[in-house]
Amino acid sequence: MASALETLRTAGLRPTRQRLALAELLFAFGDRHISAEQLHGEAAAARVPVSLATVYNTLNQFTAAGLLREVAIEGDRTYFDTNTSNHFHYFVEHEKRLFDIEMADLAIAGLPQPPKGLQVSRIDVIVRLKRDKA
Amino acid sequence: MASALETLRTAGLRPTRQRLALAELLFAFGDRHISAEQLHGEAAAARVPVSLATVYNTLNQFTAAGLLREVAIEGDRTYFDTNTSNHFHYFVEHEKRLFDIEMADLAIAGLPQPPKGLQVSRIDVIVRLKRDKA
DNA sequence: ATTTGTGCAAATCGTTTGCATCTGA
DNA sequence: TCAGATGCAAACGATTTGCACAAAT
Repeated sequence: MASALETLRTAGLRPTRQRLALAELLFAFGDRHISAEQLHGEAAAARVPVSLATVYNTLNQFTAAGLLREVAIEGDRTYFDTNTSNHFHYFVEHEKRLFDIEMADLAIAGLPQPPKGLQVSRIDVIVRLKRDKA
Repeated sequence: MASALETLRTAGLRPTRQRLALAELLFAFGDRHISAEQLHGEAAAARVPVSLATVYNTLNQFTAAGLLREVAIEGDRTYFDTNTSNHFHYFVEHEKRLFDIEMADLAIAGLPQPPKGLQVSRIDVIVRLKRDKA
């Protein structure tokens, strides 16, 4: 795993105090699914004063740079995923919790040819889970 | 296809003027993917004065009653789908346009057993399309 | 008559932006 | 130095809600 500093350099982003701190929080612990609000909270807890606006800006910049990926969950919050490789998600509806499905486990078959002039950019799969009634 | 009136009765919703009109617009033309704003516009065009708040309330009620389904597209707008059966979607990113993938075409294999205490509620698949570079 | 729905405007919530001030190269 | 970054507060757009009025049973 590259250091936060290298990661930022490679992405062409200036390694500022707050970007370094946020990168550290995001990438130090393996795959994470996090919202801006949560990350802002973590930064505060880590005694790194960052404004919420900067957290948003930073998350968007990281996403544009390919360091993060947005996850499409309907509703209010936007989730960012530190795992940018091809993989799918479970979403626990009553907890609003998101976690990975190992890509190897899952395959999609029979996808028709996309319409002329269009190509597949990405496939998002969200398996929504609810409490077992049993 | 049941009449808008029957549909509402079955769903246990009072068939008011505006609910009837909205149901008519939603279900008269086969499968649709529509936002609250759009529906509000159509109602206005059809000379049915409905407030935007009522459109939102109605869409949510219809969804709760199982007449509609929300489609998970990240970002601002929420889309409602009049097709509540199991099916997947294409999303044209640069046009923000949404359309169905015929369910028959697509299969998901190798889905692991969900964690204990949870069951699959629904599977959302969104195939994102972008302009062909060719 | 009672319950439920509607409209409006104000409130909320997540997110973005303008602008003056700082900071890294 | 000086482009680029940050912080704050104000702006924003989609959605929700409180409340007085109207309509359905």
